[in-house]
Amino acid sequence: MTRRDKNATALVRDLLAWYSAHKRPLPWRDAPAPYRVWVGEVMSQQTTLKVAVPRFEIFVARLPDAAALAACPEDVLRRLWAGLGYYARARNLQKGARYVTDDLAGALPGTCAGWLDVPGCGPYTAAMVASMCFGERVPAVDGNVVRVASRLLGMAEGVWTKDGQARIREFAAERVRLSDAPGDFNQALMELGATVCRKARPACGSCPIASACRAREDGAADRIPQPRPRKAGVDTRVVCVVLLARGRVALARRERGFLSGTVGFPVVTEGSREARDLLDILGRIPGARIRAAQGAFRHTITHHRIHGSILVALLPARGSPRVVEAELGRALGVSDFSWSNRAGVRDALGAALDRKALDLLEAP
DNA sequence: TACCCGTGGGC
DNA sequence: TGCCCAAGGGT
Repeated sequence: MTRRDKNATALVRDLLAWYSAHKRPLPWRDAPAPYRVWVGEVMSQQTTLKVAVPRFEIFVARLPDAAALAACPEDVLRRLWAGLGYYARARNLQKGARYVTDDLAGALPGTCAGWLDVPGCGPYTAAMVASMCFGERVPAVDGNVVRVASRLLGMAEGVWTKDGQARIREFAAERVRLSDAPGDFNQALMELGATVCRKARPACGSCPIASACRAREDGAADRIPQPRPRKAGVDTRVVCVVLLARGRVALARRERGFLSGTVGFPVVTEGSREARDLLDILGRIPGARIRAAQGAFRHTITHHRIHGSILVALLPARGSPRVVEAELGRALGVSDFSWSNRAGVRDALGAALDRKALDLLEAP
């Protein structure tokens, strides 16, 4: 055994010992079942465990297996996903469940490679399921692991380059191979990153593998990894369209752009062709009355700072809204109109932006 | 490959 | 209040 192997073995051992003593409870962590790990990991992507865990419990209670998820109505799934954002993940999760029921006869894959074929399941999630549930020695590299590994390796630069990412991946792969508990090892690296090897003010004094850390040796732990280059913020002005007819409010599924796939008010970018088409269509409806609601709201989606206003269109009681629906649907990129009564609107809204718009609308 | 996608919580 | 951030994957 080379000295490097020996050091790597010691690191794996020390990390696992630390994990055993310090791991936080997670509902899919102990006695991990593939479905629960899959759902739990996808729900946790790009969000915080604090937000994801309570929703996980509700989700798996309502949809305990892939068959239930595959058969789940769209609005139920939407409610189960509320507050988690990135709605494409929920749709992909269900797509994955349908892949399992339709193409795999309901049997969840038993290998990392098999999980990679599941829609919405990428290298990270596949490795988590395979290592936790099947003991497969595959590295799961998430943001925490990138931070921990880049510090251990003392990567003062290049962390975010292709080569840097490959180096980190290889680092994790070499070590998970040495472990008899690869699932625990993967989770241990992440747990260390989340609780000790934090982005800000890393607690190197509490780190079980500090002696192997190049960044700490260099006194550079708080400078590694370098912040990833950030996209510049963009200001966007949008108009939420509130169609009213016979005391009901029109909601529809947005088919493109922001919030694609979610149900809510049709939204158009201010000054866009869609906005002009909207006014044109509304203007041709006999008896329709249009007004701008007072005030505005703010909402941020990724790097977009959205300034929202509201256009209220009161449609005449006579006449079917069907024609308007079809025309507006094409012009605004929405479909499946539904008309909610006042009490039911909020519950039917699929995105935080819609709720802010409704807040403004209902404001005194 | 670079860019896209939401939200709630912390500070 | 406003900004930053967090257990990625699709395209």
